[in-house]
Amino acid sequence: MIYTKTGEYAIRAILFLARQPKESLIMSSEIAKSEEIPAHYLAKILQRMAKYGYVDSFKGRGGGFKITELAKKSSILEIVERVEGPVINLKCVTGLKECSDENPCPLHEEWAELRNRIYNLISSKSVQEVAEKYSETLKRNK
Amino acid sequence: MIYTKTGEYAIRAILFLARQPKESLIMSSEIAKSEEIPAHYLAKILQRMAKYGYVDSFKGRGGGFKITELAKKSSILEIVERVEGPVINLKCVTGLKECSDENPCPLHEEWAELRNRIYNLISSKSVQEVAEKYSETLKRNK
DNA sequence: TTTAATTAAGATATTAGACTCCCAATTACA
DNA sequence: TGTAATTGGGAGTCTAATATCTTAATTAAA
Repeated sequence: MIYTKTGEYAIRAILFLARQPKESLIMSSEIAKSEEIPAHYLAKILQRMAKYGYVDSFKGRGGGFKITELAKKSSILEIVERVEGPVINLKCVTGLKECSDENPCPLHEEWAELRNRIYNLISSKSVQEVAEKYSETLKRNK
Repeated sequence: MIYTKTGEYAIRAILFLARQPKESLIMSSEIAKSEEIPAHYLAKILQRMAKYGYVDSFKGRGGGFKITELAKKSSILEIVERVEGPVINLKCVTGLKECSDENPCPLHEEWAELRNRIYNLISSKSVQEVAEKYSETLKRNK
């Protein structure tokens, strides 16, 4: 995996929220149950996402979370990076100390290309696009 | 990065040894210094690699390590996996609970392809090949 | 034979990530 | 008005990876 559990949970939560009917409020515990994420841990992540404006939160009875327009338009990469910091490591697969563009290790260019493609894969589609396509797949296979 | 520091150190150490003149013994501390790896930690890794037959170790004054034929013929992936366990995570980039070949998330196939290419990149060349090409680059840029 | 240099091995320390627990603040509803 | 249900936030625990320290075993050389 490219990112840590924290990032993975964030993605799963935001994609889950993106699949819900518009304006409906979903409790943290409900997301945790559906996506099998440790409840208290997820609560923290949602808290952070609320601060960054990716979800709106509502306290008290009947409260919960819903996804914001900002999050819908954002890429998976953007959200993960806000939640857990830089994701893509610029170092080469060999990890060689001296490996650089000037002094490339034998895997340097191939790795640079793959790294770019990974980067594109998780940054070129919006959360909304990903969520919609996923909903279709789920529906088709039901 | 695909693997942990432990795996990275292992690779850097084995590629360092692969670049040395044949039969020369290199001390753990020398590798640590050249490659900027914590000395005691590297010692452990070399110990493990000795057990797996990737390096021969010689105790006492004048002792040190040298790479074995086995290691030269092995791929980077093989060595890392022995030192730190499985490297490639089969889960999808989205981390979605329900993502599978039957129920693919929108990034599933693209990710599977990239995963394969990463796998190939670090498993299709031997340590010796990688080391030789790297030596040439270093020489050319000196 | 002693000393110094090296790896082997085990114990301990540090750190970061993952996870849990508790209580405060807020809100809806009885 | 009070009680239950929710998020907010702080503190603490657990675990694995990383890193360090110490001593033992081995070997070469003085």
